Amino acid sequence: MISIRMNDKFLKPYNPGEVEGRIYELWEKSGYFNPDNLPPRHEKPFTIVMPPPNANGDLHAGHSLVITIEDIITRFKRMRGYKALWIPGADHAGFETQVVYEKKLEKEGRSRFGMDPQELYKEIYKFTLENKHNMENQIRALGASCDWSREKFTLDPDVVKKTQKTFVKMFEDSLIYRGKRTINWCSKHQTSLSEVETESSEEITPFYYFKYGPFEIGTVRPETKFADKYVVMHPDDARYSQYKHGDTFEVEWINGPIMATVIKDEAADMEFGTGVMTITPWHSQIDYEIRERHGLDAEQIIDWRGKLLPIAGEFVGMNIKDARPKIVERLKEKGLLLKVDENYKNVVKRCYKCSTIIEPQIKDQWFVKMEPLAKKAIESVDNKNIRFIPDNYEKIFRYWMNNTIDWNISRQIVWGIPIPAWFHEPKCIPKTEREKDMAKCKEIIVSEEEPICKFCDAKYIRDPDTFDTWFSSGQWPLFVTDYPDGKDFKTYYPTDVMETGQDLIFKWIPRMVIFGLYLSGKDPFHTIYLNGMVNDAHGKKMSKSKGNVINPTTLTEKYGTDALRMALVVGNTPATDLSLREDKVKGYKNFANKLWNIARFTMSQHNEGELKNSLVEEFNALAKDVTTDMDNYRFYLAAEKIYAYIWHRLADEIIEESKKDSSILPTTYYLLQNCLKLLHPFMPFITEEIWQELKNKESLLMIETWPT
RNA sequence: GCGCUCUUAGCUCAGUUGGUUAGAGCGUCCGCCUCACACGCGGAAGGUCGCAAGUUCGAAUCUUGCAGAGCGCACCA
Repeated sequence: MISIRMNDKFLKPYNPGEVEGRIYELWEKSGYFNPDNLPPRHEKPFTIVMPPPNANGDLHAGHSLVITIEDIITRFKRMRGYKALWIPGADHAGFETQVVYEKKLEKEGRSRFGMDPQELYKEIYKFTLENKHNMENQIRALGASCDWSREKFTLDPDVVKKTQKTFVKMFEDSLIYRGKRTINWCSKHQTSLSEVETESSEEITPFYYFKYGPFEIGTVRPETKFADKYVVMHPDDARYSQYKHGDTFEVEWINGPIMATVIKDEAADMEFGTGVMTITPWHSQIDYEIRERHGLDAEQIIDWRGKLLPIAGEFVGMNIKDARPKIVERLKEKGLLLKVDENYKNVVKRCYKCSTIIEPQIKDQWFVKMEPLAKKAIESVDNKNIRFIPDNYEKIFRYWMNNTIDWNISRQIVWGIPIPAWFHEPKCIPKTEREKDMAKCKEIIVSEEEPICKFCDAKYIRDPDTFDTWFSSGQWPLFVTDYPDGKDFKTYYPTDVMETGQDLIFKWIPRMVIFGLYLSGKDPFHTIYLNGMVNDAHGKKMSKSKGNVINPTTLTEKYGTDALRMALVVGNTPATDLSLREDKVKGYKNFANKLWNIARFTMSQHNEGELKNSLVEEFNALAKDVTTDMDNYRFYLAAEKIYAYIWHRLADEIIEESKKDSSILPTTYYLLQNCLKLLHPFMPFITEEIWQELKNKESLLMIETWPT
């Protein structure tokens, strides 16, 4: 008979604050976060890539959920004997971080405009590194068993180099082009944005009807209309059959008479308004398309700051918001305003960071041709090479992939990876008379190296733009496994599970699939597990302005990390939003203490002898059931089942029974050990702490064999 | 406008391919400081599973319609 001497600390309630740091250190020192150090039984690799958190602030509740789920998966797989690798990272988060930093500058009474770009870059770099360090510690505090030795930052030199290389390759494969197209322009941030960086909402805007020569036209944007010289109607519109395509006529307009031309195009909706519209190709996507079809002129009306250009005559320099009512007033004075519909519902696009109304502009930018890439991604889903949890997200993924718009990857910000493109500015002037083959001089060169003009020896000027952050993070599973020649790439790529927030279904997931397929020919992962958003106790979105933000650190300090982890997981089904309530966390703190006391009692009793078969079998059935849940990503059920067993079966019934029938004592000791194993992925700290006491610090629960 | 999801006890949510008296946590009520634990123990109340119809031997679970909520997408000037 062995009786374990109780450590003094077991006489007090469980104190997570005292335990967690020490246990994490024990794990880190063991080296087992790095799968290369795991014992030989861990043969088959299993890989998860951590969605790199933005290194521009503290982790929020959503991050804790992501980290918790991924840690549960990793720990489970590790105990099951996999060579489990979870690769951490940090994201420079281009535009996001630049916006955060611009706000900081604003507070200090400074502005990015007018700053030396390199100086600005250095400042943001320093800011980001500090945050990155802070963030890593917060991830540690959550118990993450990720391999820090493999950590990557999205601005690491190799990442930058590989990103640029991909750009060059895609350019050579004709998947990237530079072109003038309608882009989403934020006049505040002075950059173009992709579709996913804008937010559309329905708003009520006055709709004006104006007299335009013999026609009546409608618009919500009178301030763009100065140069509208094309009047468009549907070719089949009988009301206007007397007007022929190409007819010209003079109209009295905002600043005097202009020559107008009739254009017949099917884009004009006969049902809408009067069926007639004028177009502003520079500031509207549809208008631009009409322009393309008929080879029309396009003129910029609004500058990059959102102010009117000289074409606006006396309105020049006015902010468009202020100009609108004045222009309407002018048209009214001239008798050209016919009526106003005050209740018109209109879709307005805004910058997702500052809510400034997006101004469509025409600009030379780099675009990725999405269609051929998206097609392959759809094939992967068709062939069941990629599975979504929950599975209805497959539909959403397909919808997006079937409706791609070419992706604008140029950003006019410094904080990002430079685009390896070079412009010959000014144009080539050959240095000798003999060089006359000017046509061969390329104005734009895409290359990782700085080119020099063969004809005039001039250095090319680098494109000052940087990449959209998703262009590099889309290649993340490749980069973190050292694509294309690294040892890890052979062992750990393709990875297994991509676990991330459901909000990234459009932003990140498709791009990883696309780049994975394009560069490696393989899907970057076979399973996509999407978690829901973490809301406040009443299911409302957390936001600073509402003041309902719950800081995970506050909760872990008060109740312990294990308690928070359980609260995040139990009953939380994939892609369903979670209402985070403090009392739930408190409940699991109580559970931690319960477990503590179970251990305390069990360890104080005799524990050697024969096991009771029926109880062992009952436990085995539970373990099997829980394992099935784990294998099927039903963590919300597995956690609840273990909880119920430990508290209401083991403690309430079996241990109580053992007080009357001491022959059960060895069995309770056995059951406790195995419960610790089942519970470890969910509550790693307390289970490891108890294990250390049980095993006299001779083994780590973290790498024990999962009971099945 | 299109799409997705949700509507189960006072609150927050489970209910894994339709199958016996629908579950959990918190909260409420009653009784207990029982020598592991009051961060605890024992017990109790509480739901016509949004509404309506259908399929079925049988539906919270499948189908349709309606109502309400949330989220996403959207170039009708």
